[in-house]
Amino acid sequence: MLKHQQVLLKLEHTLDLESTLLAGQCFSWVMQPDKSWSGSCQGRPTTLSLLEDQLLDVRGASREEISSFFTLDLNHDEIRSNLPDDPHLHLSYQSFPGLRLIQDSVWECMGNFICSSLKQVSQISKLNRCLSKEVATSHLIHYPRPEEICSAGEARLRECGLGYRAKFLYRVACEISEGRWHWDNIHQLSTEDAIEHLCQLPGIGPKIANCILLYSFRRFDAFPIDVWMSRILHQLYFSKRKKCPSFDELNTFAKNHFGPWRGHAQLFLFHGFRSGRLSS
DNA sequence: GTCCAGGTTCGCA
DNA sequence: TGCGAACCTGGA
Repeated sequence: MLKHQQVLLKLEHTLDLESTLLAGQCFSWVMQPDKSWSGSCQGRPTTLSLLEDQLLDVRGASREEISSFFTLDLNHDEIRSNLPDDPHLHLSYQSFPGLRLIQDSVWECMGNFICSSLKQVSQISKLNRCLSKEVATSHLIHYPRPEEICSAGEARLRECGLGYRAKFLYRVACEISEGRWHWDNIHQLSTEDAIEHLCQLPGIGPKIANCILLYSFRRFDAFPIDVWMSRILHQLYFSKRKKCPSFDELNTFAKNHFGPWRGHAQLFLFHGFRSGRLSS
């Protein structure tokens, strides 16, 4: 039995584990009866407990992995000063001072969001757990690597309840494991070109591409627009319009209104709205 | 039993 | 180019 390394991390700011881990950025985390959280931190099985307000007990991931996962290097005050003076954003930042943007491992993030279409957060988490348990071949439970998903086959993925998404996840896993597509060059591409590169893969459209870039490539100018984000922007910024503006119009609005940190704004609007703190 | 959900793809006008 | 239907499944 492998003994997990333990790290005690003194945090500079409060960290709201529940909001952060359940905000729809990552899907492997489960709260245990003792209020600790277990899940995958950049591909490594990890358990987290907040001992005090700003003291985090980490078992599994290293200090660097946790810091990167919770983007602890980002200075919220500086980010906020680069965002517009917006009452909705302000309210959400006030309500959730410990909400952090996550940086997950690229493959797990891709897999999760390929599974996300027409699924609720709880259902995506369920698929994540089933794949980790049933498809990964190692005795240690982990999110299956592309080659493991490719050798498992589409039918096996359907048994986990992926439905029509099984075909997409299977095909993307094979493209990657057989070397026909890779993400190494994404770091060199502009966000717009990176979206185009990701959309070459089956089952990945603009929404999922933006999620992957925001939640695993530190592209803070990525701005995923799903049905919730459309509703939120419509209600908060276009409330006089009867009909929701088009995707293109919302995208342009986000770019002009929120600027280069719009991905960060998106997280707070999304979580603020869904938790009932924001409304028009 | 029916409806709907955090999207993408495909076919048709 | 734009729009609507189809795709799986589980839960309300």
